[in-house]
Amino acid sequence: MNVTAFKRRKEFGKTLASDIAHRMRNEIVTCRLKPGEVLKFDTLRLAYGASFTTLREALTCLAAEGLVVAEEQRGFKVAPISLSDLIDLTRARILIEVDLIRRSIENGNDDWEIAVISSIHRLGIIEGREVEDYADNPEWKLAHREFHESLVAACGSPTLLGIRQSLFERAERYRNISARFRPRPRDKAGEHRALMKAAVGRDADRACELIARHIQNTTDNVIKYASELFSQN
Amino acid sequence: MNVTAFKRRKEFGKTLASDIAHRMRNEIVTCRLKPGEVLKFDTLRLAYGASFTTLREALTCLAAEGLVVAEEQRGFKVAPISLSDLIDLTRARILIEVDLIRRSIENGNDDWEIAVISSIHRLGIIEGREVEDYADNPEWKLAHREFHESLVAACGSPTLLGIRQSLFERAERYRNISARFRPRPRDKAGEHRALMKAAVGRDADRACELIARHIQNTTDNVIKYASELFSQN
DNA sequence: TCAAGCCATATTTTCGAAAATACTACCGCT
DNA sequence: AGCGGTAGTATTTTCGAAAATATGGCTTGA
Repeated sequence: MNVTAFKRRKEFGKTLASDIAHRMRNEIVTCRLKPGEVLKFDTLRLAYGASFTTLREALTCLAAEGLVVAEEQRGFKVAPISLSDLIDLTRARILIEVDLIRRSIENGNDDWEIAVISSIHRLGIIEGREVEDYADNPEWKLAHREFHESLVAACGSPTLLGIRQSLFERAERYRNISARFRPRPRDKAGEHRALMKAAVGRDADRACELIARHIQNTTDNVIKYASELFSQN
Repeated sequence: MNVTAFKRRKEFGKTLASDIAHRMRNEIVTCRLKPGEVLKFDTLRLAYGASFTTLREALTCLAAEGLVVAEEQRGFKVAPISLSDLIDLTRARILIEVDLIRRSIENGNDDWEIAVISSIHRLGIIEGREVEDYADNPEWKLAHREFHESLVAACGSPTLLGIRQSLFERAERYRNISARFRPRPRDKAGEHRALMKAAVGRDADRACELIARHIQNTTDNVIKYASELFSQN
């Protein structure tokens, strides 16, 4: 059969461009690529081992997600962070997440409930293992992301789910910045459990209230511990 | 000084890729490029006079906006239309537009009010000129778009404004389909005037109510006159 | 007749060079 | 000194060919 080429390592997606986009997205979200940093093609070519065109496609993709900004004829740079961007982002996320969780609770069937419960359980296991700040752990980040995804998974709106995802990623960058500077992790586990209970208990009003507060709390924390890192406007 | 090259006609944006994206966006929204149509590079190269790479970048951009879908290693096609997509889109638009119009009414200053009034006036002039169905007129479409933009312009959320714009464009495709099949145009002018009055009268609740109904009415009309054109799922 | 494997062709994806454009440092002028 | 223009360099953008991958038809064997 067709031995799918292993000349190149393609971890996600089938095309090189989408693979590079994925790797860069990760580096931006974890701030290995710093906010505002200019992305020169010569440098990128060296770092990712791909040609101009391929890199360009990856960057175009990330620009559409808001992780990179393209200034025509003057190249690309990592999207800057700012207090106003964080506030804007937070408000947008609350608007959308609240709507999706309500719809998910309305539509979700047994499988959905099971997925919610099993994803918070996985999160709990990881949290139990690490006595230190678990929020730095990539494994926790993935499980955390999947828990929140499971809550809204039954909403039935592919359009808003896609938007939600890219907003979540933009927000994760701010969370990662704050994680490095805050004295100790906030206790999110309780908030997550309460969310799960409201969801499987089909208490939509309460779930909406909780998710809105959860998102807002996280943002307030970022502002408290990391706002001096932001540019002004 | 720098004589900005006129070798190529670049109507919008400075790069060829963004210009082509703009032209293709227009052709998709007006359904000159039909829903579901496969976009082969050889054909596109002929039609737009650009190379593989440049076209690829334009397509990547449009894919992020949801007007084109990319199937890895199997090329691009114009995003299909369907009843479920229209319903999903409509609900997402109402959620966002309602929030933005409310915030715009809260934040808008005198300049905003003036912009709203002048854009509906322009719309009225165009409608007055044409006795026939004005909704086919590109000039009307532009003015219509700008009126709706002016309503939300003062919301203060760049993120949601960007999202709103791409949803608006996806919806415009459905409006254009329906416009060709419905017996006579619905009277939108009244709805627009009422919206304008609620906005400048700072009656946020009423404006939200009106915009939600306006969007829903438009969708109901599309479904009534053109739903048999959609694919099932 | 049908399914599975394989070759030839069509198509997409990737590359590195060439063209276009922006940036910088320098020079002459007021 | 400060400003405007200019040439040279750095960088991005575009191109068309080459590599990789999918598609469709054909042959073979059951």
